[in-house]
Amino acid sequence: MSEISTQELKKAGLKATLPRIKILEILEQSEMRHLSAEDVYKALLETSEDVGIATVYRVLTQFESAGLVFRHNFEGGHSVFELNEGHHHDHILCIKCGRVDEFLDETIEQRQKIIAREYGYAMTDHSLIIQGICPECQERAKGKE
Amino acid sequence: MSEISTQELKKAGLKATLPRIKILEILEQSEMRHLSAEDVYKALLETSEDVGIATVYRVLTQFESAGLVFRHNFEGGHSVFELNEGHHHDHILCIKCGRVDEFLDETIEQRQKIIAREYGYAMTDHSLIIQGICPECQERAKGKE
DNA sequence: CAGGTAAATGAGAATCTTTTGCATTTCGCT
DNA sequence: AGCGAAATGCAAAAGATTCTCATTTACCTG
Repeated sequence: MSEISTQELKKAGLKATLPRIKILEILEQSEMRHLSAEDVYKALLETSEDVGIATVYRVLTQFESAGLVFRHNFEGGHSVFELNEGHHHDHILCIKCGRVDEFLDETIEQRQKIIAREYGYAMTDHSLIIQGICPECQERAKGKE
Repeated sequence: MSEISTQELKKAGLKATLPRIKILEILEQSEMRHLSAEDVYKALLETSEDVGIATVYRVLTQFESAGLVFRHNFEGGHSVFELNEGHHHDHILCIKCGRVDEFLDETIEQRQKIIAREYGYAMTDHSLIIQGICPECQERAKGKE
């Protein structure tokens, strides 16, 4: 069953070691799309795999270099990782409950390219995060007042 | 000369203490618009003020709450602070040299509001950072190859 | 303008996240 | 099966930020 993951790792140019296979599977099987290193580590403990947190960080960083995952720097000084499934998107996140939604807006994508060009930059990446209060949390707040 | 800063602090609802006055002046007088807590601390040391790093963090956080400064979470796990001069803008930053430019694009601003509404979020904030290589660093790279 | 009080500060310890050093283990290949 | 390079685990380190608590300061009152 770890055959598929093994293939993916080899294809990405990484040795198929046990920690890497496990971590990749966790990323693929988690119902959360955005996992912190700590999240991955906890999930590993639950599978009773004996993997150190240092390895989790190392592997996630390698995955990022290999293009398997994206690393996002959300607020609060810690990174979250997300499987690269080919389609770029931006994030809209709730400041109350932490919920994360994804969106893609071609107009904004285009404008960014134009802006980078205007300033003479060779754009390599961009990150757009809209913060707000999600529908559920708005309801909840209304109930209280 | 610290009269003006004192006024600003009072107006923001903060006691006009020496550390706060000094830090506000540093933010106003620095030629860099984006300062990390460490930057502010170093600048304080140079004015031979005896202010601890803990106070720098406390004061900057208060300034943020009071709306005097913005806190941005750039890559690499540390925050930078920037005086709130009334006009919102986004950032474009060079991944080679760390240079930061600012821009404001109405089209993007509008689209963000629309997207937040589509997803049912009450937008409270947003941050857009374009990363790339600035003109100077592109030149430098060309020279080398 | 002295005096009291709550708020603010300094110093260092504590915390949190992430990285590093190094001895040991594992992978991939022969 | 066996070798060498690459990967791992552990613990220690590092960097950023927050907290604790005794001491000091700003501001209000008399």
